[in-house]
Amino acid sequence: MGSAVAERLEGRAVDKVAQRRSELAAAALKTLSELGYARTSLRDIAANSEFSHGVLHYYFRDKVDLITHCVREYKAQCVTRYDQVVATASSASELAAGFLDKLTETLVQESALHRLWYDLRGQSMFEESFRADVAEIDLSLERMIWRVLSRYAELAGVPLDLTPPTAYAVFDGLFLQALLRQLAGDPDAARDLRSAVAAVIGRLVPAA
Amino acid sequence: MGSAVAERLEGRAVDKVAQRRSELAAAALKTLSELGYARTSLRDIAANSEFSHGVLHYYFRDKVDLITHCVREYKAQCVTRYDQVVATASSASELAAGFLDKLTETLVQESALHRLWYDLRGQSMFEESFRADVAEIDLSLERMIWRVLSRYAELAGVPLDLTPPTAYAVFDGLFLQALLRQLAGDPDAARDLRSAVAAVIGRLVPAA
DNA sequence: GACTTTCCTTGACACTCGTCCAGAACGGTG
DNA sequence: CACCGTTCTGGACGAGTGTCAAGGAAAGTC
Repeated sequence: MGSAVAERLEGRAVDKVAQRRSELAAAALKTLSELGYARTSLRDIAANSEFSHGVLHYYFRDKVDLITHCVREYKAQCVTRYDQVVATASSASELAAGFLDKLTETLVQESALHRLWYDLRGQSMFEESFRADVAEIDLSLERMIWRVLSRYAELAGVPLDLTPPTAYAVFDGLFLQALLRQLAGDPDAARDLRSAVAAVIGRLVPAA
Repeated sequence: MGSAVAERLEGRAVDKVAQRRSELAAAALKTLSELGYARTSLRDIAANSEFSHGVLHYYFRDKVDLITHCVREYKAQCVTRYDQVVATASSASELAAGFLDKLTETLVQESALHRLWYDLRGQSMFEESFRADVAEIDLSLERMIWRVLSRYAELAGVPLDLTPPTAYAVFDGLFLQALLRQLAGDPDAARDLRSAVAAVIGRLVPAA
């Protein structure tokens, strides 16, 4: 006993493997967000890590497995973005302000990562193998937006007769447009996103 | 005189060239909408035409030139989609109904083409060379939506205090979500798009 | 220190890609 | 028919791809 296999089974060394997988996935995420799905090769990813390209097939079955892993890591870091704001805000306007701050902040600072998400979601329209993972993440993003919005309505003391997919689609559309402008170098992208989202919230939540 | 070069200059035979270019662009559009940008090769495109792969470099400088040409053809067929409805509708509700009909119709019947548009727009976030063309088309789509919405407000006799980019982003977000669901095989995608858009119009246009 | 397992590198493979080109096929003019 | 410019073919090229396997390096065990 005491073999590495046994260690894996009892979950000690397996963490080491998981850590390296995570390390490589981070390099992949970085590369993908810079180059996009269509132009990223496994050698590019390895070049952004401290290993050679062969190691990727040691930790991942194939390219799809790697990218799937990436996308899950992305989700984890993404889906809780506004939870802090939702938990601490004590008024509707405070929640709105915190939400808008985070929204515009991530638009500017993580624009590369966001474009990767939209890229991969687009790929899922063509490639069956991504569809399930993308749909799952999309759903969790929808729920994230819904938590913000329903809490906002609650704080404002008004009912919210909107369906979660609709609310998500609206904000996603606004964010995507702002991202396109941001990446095109438009310096007003964040500012206009802020005012557009504020305006739409004012319309969608009755009498707020 | 009478040479082909002269004919080109006086714009007769040039139409023949333009026609073939258009023919090849149509094959490219078909292929791209089926496979997506990342997985479409020039040989795939040629296979969907009646020519061999070599001819593409006779009529197009390179792949980017071809795809750019494609995208322009797409625009032409796309941007006037609701103009008929706008021109003939004599009441706000009639306009809304006609718009929703066209919207859901194109969602179902041209879903492949729409996903290509979103794919290419996504590529433009990474690839500089697409950016200008994509931005131009996006703007013309924005204007298309704006024509519908401003005419709607006019017929309803209410002011429309919304910015065109915001209105476009909202509807685009809703349509994109519906497209994702449609392509994933959701049979309710069109129905839900219809009701979501109707609901949002009701919110964005005051007292309509 | 020998031995074993784990980890990683290197180079090769079969393949696809965009691009280019020599020349065949075509079509109209003399 | 001979000629010539235009149009198209099919193969070649070099570069780049995902995948894999043989073996070296490192780490751990006795």
